[in-house]
Amino acid sequence: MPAEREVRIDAREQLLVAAQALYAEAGVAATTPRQVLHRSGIGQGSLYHHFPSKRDLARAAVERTAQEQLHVAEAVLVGDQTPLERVLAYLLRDRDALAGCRMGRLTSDQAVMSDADLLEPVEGYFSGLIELLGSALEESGMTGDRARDRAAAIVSVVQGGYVLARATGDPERMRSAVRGMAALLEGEL
Amino acid sequence: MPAEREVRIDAREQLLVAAQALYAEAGVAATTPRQVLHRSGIGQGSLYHHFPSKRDLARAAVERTAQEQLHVAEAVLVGDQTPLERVLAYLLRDRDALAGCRMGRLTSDQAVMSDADLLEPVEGYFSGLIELLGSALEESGMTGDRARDRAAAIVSVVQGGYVLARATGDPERMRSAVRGMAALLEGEL
DNA sequence: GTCTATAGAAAGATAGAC
DNA sequence: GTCTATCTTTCTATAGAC
Repeated sequence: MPAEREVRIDAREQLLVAAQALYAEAGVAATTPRQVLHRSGIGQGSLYHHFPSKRDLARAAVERTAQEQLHVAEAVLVGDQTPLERVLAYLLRDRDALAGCRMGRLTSDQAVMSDADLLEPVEGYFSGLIELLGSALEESGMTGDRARDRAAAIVSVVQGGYVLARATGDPERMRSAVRGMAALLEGEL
Repeated sequence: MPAEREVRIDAREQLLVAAQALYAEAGVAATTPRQVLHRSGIGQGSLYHHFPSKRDLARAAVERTAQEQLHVAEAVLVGDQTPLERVLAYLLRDRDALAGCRMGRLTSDQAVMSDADLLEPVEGYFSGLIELLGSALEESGMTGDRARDRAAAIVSVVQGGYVLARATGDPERMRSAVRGMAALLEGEL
């Protein structure tokens, strides 16, 4: 096993990490290859050596973020607590509301919405999330249809909470929304 | 009263209407002055005659869209039906889910989020919306705190519904989310 | 007030040395 | 594989005729 593999974090990796961070801050369309290069400290030509185009870099970065974020959700939603506890834990989780959702914001990103390959991981993330929540709700005795609608509502409240918080500049708006949803769910379950 | 005022829809108006439509489709940052000119059929120089910069055009267009959209919400939320009927009418309203929300999408728009003057009408729209919903819920006998949280949750479900629909390419996701929310509210009220 | 033409900066992408 | 230098296109904005 060659030593270089151990010592050096390759340029490709650094480019991906920089791109993921910039996409979270500004979105895909608004992030220029120059910004990715500057943040990663890598030179111009190297980006185009590893990724044929800006689009290819975006695909790799978005796919990775989607997987990472879904794993975070799984960690909260799969476990040995009661279904209601897990659902409420997801809903009331601490979030950087003013930063916005890494995945949700991509649905108003031109670069993502006009490219099926970029949209696919976004769809996978949200379908997976609803699936996880729906399963938890079914475990608690809810029928399939009801569970699906409640799951979609829960994911939506979180996504909309980001919108409200960013629109008003007030993270408390997000907390207010999820608190309202949590109260409604506790009344039902 | 000069006849020209009646006959001609001035260039300024045409530019604003074109900008509003393009912002709804692609957002502010992603819309170029060229696109606005092309859609409005107006020449280059005229834009900069009426609006000193792209930013000034954006301010005027976003402000107008915010007012229009808030009036639409008022029409549903203020009336002589019962508070629950009005709230449910707002929640279950027919929406072009795949198009996204004209106002909500601006919270992930670089041009808007980096400009306090552009963000202000967005904040006004969402604050106004929560206020309208909160008042309706208070009318139905809910306390102020509860009403505020429920109102934020309702607005959030709609905003998140747009995100879900666009992420999955399926308008039914939005309907599922608002149906879930409507069921929870009906259980409580 | 409206137009055509174009300036100046920044974007995405490529060339070619090392 | 990584770098610097540069090409081409598109962007925002301005100039100046009508």
